[in-house]
Amino acid sequence: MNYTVVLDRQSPVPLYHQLAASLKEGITSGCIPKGSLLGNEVGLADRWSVSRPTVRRAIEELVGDGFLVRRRGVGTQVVNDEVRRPFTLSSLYDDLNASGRRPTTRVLACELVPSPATVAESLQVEPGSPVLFIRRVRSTNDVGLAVMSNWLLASIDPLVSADDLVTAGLYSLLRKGGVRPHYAVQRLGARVATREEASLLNVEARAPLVTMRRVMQDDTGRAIEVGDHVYDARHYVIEMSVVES
Amino acid sequence: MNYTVVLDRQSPVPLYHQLAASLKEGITSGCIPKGSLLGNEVGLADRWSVSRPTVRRAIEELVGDGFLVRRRGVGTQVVNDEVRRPFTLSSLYDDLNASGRRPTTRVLACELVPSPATVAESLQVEPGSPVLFIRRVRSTNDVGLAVMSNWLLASIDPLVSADDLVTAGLYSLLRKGGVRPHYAVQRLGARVATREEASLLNVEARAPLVTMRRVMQDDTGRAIEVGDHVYDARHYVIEMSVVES
DNA sequence: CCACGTACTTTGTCACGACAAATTGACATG
DNA sequence: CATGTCAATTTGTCGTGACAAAGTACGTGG
Repeated sequence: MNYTVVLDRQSPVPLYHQLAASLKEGITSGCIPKGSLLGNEVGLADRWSVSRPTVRRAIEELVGDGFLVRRRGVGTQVVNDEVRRPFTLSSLYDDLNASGRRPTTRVLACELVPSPATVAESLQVEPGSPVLFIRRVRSTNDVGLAVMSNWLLASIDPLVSADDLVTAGLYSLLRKGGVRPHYAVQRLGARVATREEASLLNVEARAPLVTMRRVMQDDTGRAIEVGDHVYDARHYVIEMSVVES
Repeated sequence: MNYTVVLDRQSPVPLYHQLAASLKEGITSGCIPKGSLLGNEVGLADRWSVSRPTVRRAIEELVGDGFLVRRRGVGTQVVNDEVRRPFTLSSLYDDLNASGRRPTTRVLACELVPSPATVAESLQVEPGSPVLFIRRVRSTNDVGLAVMSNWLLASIDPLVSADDLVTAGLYSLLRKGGVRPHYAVQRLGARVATREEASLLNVEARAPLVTMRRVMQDDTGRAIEVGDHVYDARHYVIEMSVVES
């Protein structure tokens, strides 16, 4: 990437913020092409005569704002242009159906596994205790769109089978079984695809993905599901803002 | 603050995250009282045998999650319990009216000032160029609730007077003048009150405040206002989550 | 041609240190 | 009693450095 950044060390604006603003401007103006990789952190720090923590702080801001994605071992990449989806709890399956596209689902996993620590924390279960793990690829019109991993309370296992998941959305199955997804806290971001994900989504290596990690509660307030979804960023984005009602 | 933190350096969970989780547990369990000050960063780092950046990273997480507020020169404080307000664009004035309380407004400033750099950036005007600066204290039932600072495009100046602001909300005045607030990006957080704010809000020194910084656009997509509001945290919180529609 | 292993690349984490900026407390003065 | 000043306190910023973890590229063997 060839992009000139001018930093004013006399400015009261922190260096990391100037750097973030400059990169943002470069991205939005097109000087830094969408999809391109920035240099690595050490190289950028040398190039702009700042420290690596300063570069990281600037990049962190832009990652948080959705302009960049980064992946250990791969690098930092400019996010491709986005298409918008409102910030709601509607399921991807239902949204696709509603818009006339034919979502298809390939189930990669549907089994009890020992609970990873972060999942255990979110579901309020003992680390290592069994949880239901589901991993699916969703496509529309034969184009890969999302890879979705979900961990659910073990008690939900009897309600869900791999066959069911091919033809119905997860929340529909939960509701049929009497579980009422009601309230979620979601964390949105982005990163580049792993090889596996790239293969599953039929995107090129290092394509940026929109990521969404969610903890769903049922209507009693109990956490029932941790979702970790990645979406092909060319076709997917979630917008967090608010319009005058 | 006397609170024992146990960190496992063999754990794959990063130290900063263990620390954040432990502090969070201490806060939610009541072992670390609401409103209390944590020790300073250097002291905490010594106490827990980690580095100051590690402590800062943990605190940053908890600040982001709304458990802590921090202020340079003051310290890091546990946020008091919260009351909830949905994440909408309704004005505080209208909300209070709707709930039967009598909001009163004291106008501290309503004048053109040179634009601070961050405001200029948000409003897309030259730094230093004049913007309309408004600062008010809002109370309800004679209890201080909010201190609100707003910077608006200079072109809005003729639409708003100090007298108007005493009896009407800002957005009502804008609408009367033909400006249509439509879309905002908001950033929510918390910190402790400055002496001035504490005095204005009639809260004790170092009381935690909910902070909201907002950039409002009109219906043409142009940024028209930067808002910087602080609310007495005992009476105010904004919830960012989503409920099944 | 595919799978596996290794080396390299890049980000993530952690540590140490220094200095600046904002706030408060203490004290002096009018 | 109010105000101003200064020192102390605490967070914010920036720098340097090292090592771990995740991912990729490449080479080799089957």
